[in-house]
Amino acid sequence: MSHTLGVRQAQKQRTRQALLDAALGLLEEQSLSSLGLREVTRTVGVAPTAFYRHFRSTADLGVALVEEALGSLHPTIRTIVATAGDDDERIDRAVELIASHVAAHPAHIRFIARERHGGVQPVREAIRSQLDLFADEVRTELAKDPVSAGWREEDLAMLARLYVDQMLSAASAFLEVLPAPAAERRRTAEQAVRRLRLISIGRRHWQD
Amino acid sequence: MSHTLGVRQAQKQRTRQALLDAALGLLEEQSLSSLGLREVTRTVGVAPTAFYRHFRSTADLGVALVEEALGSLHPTIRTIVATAGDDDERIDRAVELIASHVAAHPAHIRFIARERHGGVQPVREAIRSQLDLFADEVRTELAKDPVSAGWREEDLAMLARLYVDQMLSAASAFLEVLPAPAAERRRTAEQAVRRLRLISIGRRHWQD
DNA sequence: TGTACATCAGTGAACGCGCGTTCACTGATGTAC
DNA sequence: TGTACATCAGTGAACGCGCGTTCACTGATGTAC
Repeated sequence: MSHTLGVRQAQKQRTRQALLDAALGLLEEQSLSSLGLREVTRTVGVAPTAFYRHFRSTADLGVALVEEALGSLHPTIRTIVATAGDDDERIDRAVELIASHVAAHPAHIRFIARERHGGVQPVREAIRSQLDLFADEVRTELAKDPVSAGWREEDLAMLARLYVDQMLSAASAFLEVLPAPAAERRRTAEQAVRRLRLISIGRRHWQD
Repeated sequence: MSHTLGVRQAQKQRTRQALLDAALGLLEEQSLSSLGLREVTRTVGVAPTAFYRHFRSTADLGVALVEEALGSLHPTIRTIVATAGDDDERIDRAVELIASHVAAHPAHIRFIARERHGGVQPVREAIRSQLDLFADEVRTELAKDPVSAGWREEDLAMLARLYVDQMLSAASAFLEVLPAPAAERRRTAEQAVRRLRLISIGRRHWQD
């Protein structure tokens, strides 16, 4: 039997989620460092003071948004890297997966891209630590691949980070063409594919 | 004979530069979308209203900062790409050049990294158009290189963008370790070198 | 060179406004017996 | 099941403050003659 939350707890969680959703929406047009607590509560329709029942500050809310945006992505990333098939097939699938994730969660991706180098330190650190986790997971998968047999640790780590950066870069590129016609979105996908191909070629000849 | 500005014009330019410098300093700790016009004038020591003699808004000032940060970098970029020597020598020199530029102008680089995906549209667009120019200049240099002989236009463009992105990524990585001991800064440089090597290997085998 | 007028960078007072935070509160939900 | 008390998510008034923008101004610099 699943643990049922009390009515009070459930309502609290709903309000908290509404605050997160409202903030994410407002952050499409501005940075976290200029997001006002009153803006958020006004959007949700609660009193400004209600904010403090859930978050200490907008920076605190930002850290929660990082968790929401990236926390559930770890299995997806593993799948992208570990998927079977030859290089070109894997790359095509990876790019498709990225494109569909961006289409499904544009605001989350925009938030991460924006705040990765943004003006709020705890949020930058939260993003960095999630990306470090991604890189580590990718590294683990790459290590299993025969292509990387005999690689030095730091070369594996470099390649893993490069892949993580490329995924984020591709996601951000998709974001910019989200409203564009399908033809232009396809061009963006092709560019991402080409990049990953070049990297994968470099990978295969790394030990030459 | 050089054209000498009148006293009035010269003083106006000095105030304008002081506003830009003050803003750049304040932007080390926050994003442009939260920068206040009064903060800037207070730092410079002029009346808030003086701001309007130079800029319409902080967004307008931001666009001027983009020009200041990237406008003078075009020859440097060309040099990095066009420099002689074998691949490894060129990569080492490029990474050294990036490291020293970041050390000389950290606030400018931080501003670009932060506002590239930041909350102020005209500034994002100004950065994007400068980076597009860089990519085009790099593409022109790459086209001259025998290694790229017979490449398709879009493959050349892809490689050029990849290089520009890597330069910015390396610059941003140096920024994060600026206060760190020399050993860690060297590790950052080595990681950038490794990445560029892998890309250059992929480039040499692209047509296989 | 001197004079009379025009320009305009920077001033300072004033405005209405929304901000973050505090506080004591209310009333529905939870708990102990 | 019923009662008495505790908890605590959300309220609403109040605060002092800094914000962006307007306006008429001043006085040094520039220009025409």
